[in-house]
Amino acid sequence: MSAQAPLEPETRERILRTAFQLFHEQGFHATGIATIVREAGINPGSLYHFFDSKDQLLLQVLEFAIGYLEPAVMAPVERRTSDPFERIFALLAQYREGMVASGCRMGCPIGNLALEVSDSNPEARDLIHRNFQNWASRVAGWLTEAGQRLPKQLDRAQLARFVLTVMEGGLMQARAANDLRPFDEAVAVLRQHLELLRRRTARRRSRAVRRPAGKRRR
Amino acid sequence: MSAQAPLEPETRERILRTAFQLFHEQGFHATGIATIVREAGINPGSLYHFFDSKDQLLLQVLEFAIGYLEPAVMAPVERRTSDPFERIFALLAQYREGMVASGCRMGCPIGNLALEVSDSNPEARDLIHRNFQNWASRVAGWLTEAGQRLPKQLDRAQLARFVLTVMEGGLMQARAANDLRPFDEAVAVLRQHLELLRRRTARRRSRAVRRPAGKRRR
DNA sequence: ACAGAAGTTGAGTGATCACTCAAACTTTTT
DNA sequence: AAAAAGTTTGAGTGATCACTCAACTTCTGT
Repeated sequence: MSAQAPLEPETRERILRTAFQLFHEQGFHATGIATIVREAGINPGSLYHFFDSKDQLLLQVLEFAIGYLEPAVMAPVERRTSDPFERIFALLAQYREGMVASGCRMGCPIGNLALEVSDSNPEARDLIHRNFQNWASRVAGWLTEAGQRLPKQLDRAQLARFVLTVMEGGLMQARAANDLRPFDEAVAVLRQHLELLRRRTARRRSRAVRRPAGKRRR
Repeated sequence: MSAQAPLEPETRERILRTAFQLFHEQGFHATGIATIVREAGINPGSLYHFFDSKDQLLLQVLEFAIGYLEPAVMAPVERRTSDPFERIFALLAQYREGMVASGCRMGCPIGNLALEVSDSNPEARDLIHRNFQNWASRVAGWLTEAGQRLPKQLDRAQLARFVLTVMEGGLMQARAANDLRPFDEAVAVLRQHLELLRRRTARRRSRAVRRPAGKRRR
């Protein structure tokens, strides 16, 4: 009786997943309700039983995406390695794999919607912003774990947002070029930047060790 | 007679400029032919006299954008300053001004189209790619002019593409946040990266001066 | 002055858009 | 077992989509 797992919490979630994927593949405006309905194997009325409008569906898809980040994106990355820096590049590599799998198409689902709908739909913009914030928070957490390998006064959250910046910009150029090189280059420059920050940290620390006394405070 | 300047090479170009602006403001799919025609003050038939289809119009708009880059974007920046590094940040500042003027909307016209249409329209993708290439070529030219202020073996073209990466990623996040801070932060990190490259260059050069003799080759 | 080309007009085309709803079916509650 | 609530059906709605075309006006060359 009570042991019955929710074997059919289907329809609503199937619509969300289908819409999420189609918005990712084709964009929001290019995806018609008819296509979503066909791909999800339901009828229009069912969709409108769960969602008031296409715009409402978009908002729910963006909320779905927030929940999707942890299990489908971050968890696999954190399982692969525990080193903070390696995690960052494993995360970028995972998006890269998505590009390879789709033949340099699609890119980041949130990034695409960010440019397509955030000007005309304030609620969607908010949710996109929250998606980005969650993403960057996770990366900032890793950078904080990196501790003394980075300059003490370095703003971890800012650098995390920069990682997102580089990823989104790199994905955009890779799609335009139909070639992953621009993305790989961007990641390489990011890696070099982190390396330069770390070297500077090491240099300063070794200097501090040589002169262990004073004049650090203020 | 021959002195008559083309006082009315209007319609075709007015359509292109109107479409360019509307695609920038609303995106390609969200902009109907009816809107373009109304804003340009013409009739549908006139548009289809010059352009075979909406997709063809998009391609011509993207070609128009290639010609637009030099006079409307690069020339003003180069007029403002002649220092290579300052030119880069003047260019970024110009896109920033566009965001301020539009209330954190719109972003980069080419970048928006890159994410919206490059998957489904190969010819458009090519033209978007060429737009990006031209943009990055100009920046790469500046970086080359920077000469010895950067490491000799540093790939100028790659760094120029990275500048584009940072700009596009920064604009995307600024639009999602409805706040220019993410963009400003990204530019600041880019500035810091260039600064680190320059410091490393200076350090190496001064070391080379101290030991002016050999072992540089190979 | 005149013909042909170039450009413009705007009502009209079928297709597709997001969306509706009364009726039927299924599950849950009592 | 009956009532209530939840879910699904799918043909159908008006609005808007990209696009057409025959008639008309304006340029251009001779």
